Amino acid sequence: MRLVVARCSVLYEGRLAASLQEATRLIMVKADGCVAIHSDSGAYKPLNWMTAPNVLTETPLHWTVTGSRGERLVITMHEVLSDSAYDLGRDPGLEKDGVEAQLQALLAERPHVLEVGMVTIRREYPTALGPVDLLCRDANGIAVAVEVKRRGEIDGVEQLTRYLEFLNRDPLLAPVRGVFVAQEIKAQARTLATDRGFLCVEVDYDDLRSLPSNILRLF
Amino acid sequence: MRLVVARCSVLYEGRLAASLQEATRLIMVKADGCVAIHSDSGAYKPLNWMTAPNVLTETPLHWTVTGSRGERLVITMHEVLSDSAYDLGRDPGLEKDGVEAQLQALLAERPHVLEVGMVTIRREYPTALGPVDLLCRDANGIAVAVEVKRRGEIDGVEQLTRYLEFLNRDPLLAPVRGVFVAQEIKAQARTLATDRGFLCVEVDYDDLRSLPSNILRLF
DNA sequence: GTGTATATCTCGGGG
DNA sequence: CCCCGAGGTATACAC
Repeated sequence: MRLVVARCSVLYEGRLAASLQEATRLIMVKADGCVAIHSDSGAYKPLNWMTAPNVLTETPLHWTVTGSRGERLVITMHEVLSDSAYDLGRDPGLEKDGVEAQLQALLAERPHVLEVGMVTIRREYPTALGPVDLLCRDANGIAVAVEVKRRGEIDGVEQLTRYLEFLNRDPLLAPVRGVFVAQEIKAQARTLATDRGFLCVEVDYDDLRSLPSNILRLF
Repeated sequence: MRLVVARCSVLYEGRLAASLQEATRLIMVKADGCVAIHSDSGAYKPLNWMTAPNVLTETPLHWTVTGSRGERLVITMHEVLSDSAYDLGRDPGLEKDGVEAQLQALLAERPHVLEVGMVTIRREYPTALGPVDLLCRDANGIAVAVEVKRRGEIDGVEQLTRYLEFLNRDPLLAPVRGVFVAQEIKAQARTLATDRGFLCVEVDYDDLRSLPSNILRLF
């Protein structure tokens, strides 16, 4: 990790063309070759950046960063205020809790929380439009497509609608019901989902985790 | 802009719960109060961050950053390797050269590339749901709503669907056809668009620019 | 403020 | 390698 504070101006040509007038900024060069130019405001997005892999060519006046697909970033250095480097080593990485993938996994093993008698057929059931989160079968043997979201919003309902439209054309599956599951379902999404005949289920992540898994019950 | 390089571990509780094991990282504190924690790899996204407005409480062992809606970031400092601050001043900001807007402008002047006999009625035709990129009329005098994207994905097809649903309620326009244009249309988006009866057109930006404009032909 | 559309999105997973 | 979906998306803009 190299940190350079400098008065500089910048030109970027690649996926678009953009430029920065002269000002004092932080230039961050990471060990993997990524370069980011930060001002003193704005949450985490840099003004300009280049993703690895890169080639950095350095002269006292100009830094030229060349990317893999014709992208180019040229930094003109007017005055370098600071230039330091640190070896940070490899990072163990972020550990997340409570994201959609975990919610999906928990539900796949506990489909009965959606409805009594529900059984999981498979996760990530493929369709021409992409994979359905869960494909289940209800107590009556009817196929059920389940869309899992952390926060249930309208686009999730649209997604489920698209899947069902296609699944219902498959004579081996049809008719297929829809279930919309989320930790929190927004009022507008619930209205739309209910209007389209989907069952809406709100689940609590911690409650779910504490429930026994159907998979374990088999033994 | 304050830059701290430190061996640290981190806890985040807010929109989700996440943690970072002990490692050496860069902690960036911007003048507006934003805090970002960077490892030595990855494009520009920090491992953890807090967006302004924030309150930063600092003790030798712990930094606690408290956000506006119950978000909290706790950094435990095991060893500070460097701690420096710079006054960068205000940044004049990034000047961009647009892409999608230019694509739309080029198509507005060359609607015949979409279909023989197509004529532009207007750009950014307003509806209650937002502006339709282009409203045209085909060789048979039928109204055509055109959605322009750099990359054609399913979201764009949904967008066009919503516009058409609305436009087709206007007796002065109905029936309205849909055309989905992009430099590249993804297979799934094409499947959905075709299924809904939309014409899909892929255009090349440079080819388009080299074609004569209909506007100029009028003179 | 809320909602919508965009992004040089980034990032991770699966084929 | 590309494709696809999710994100604590962030960010700009309209309402």
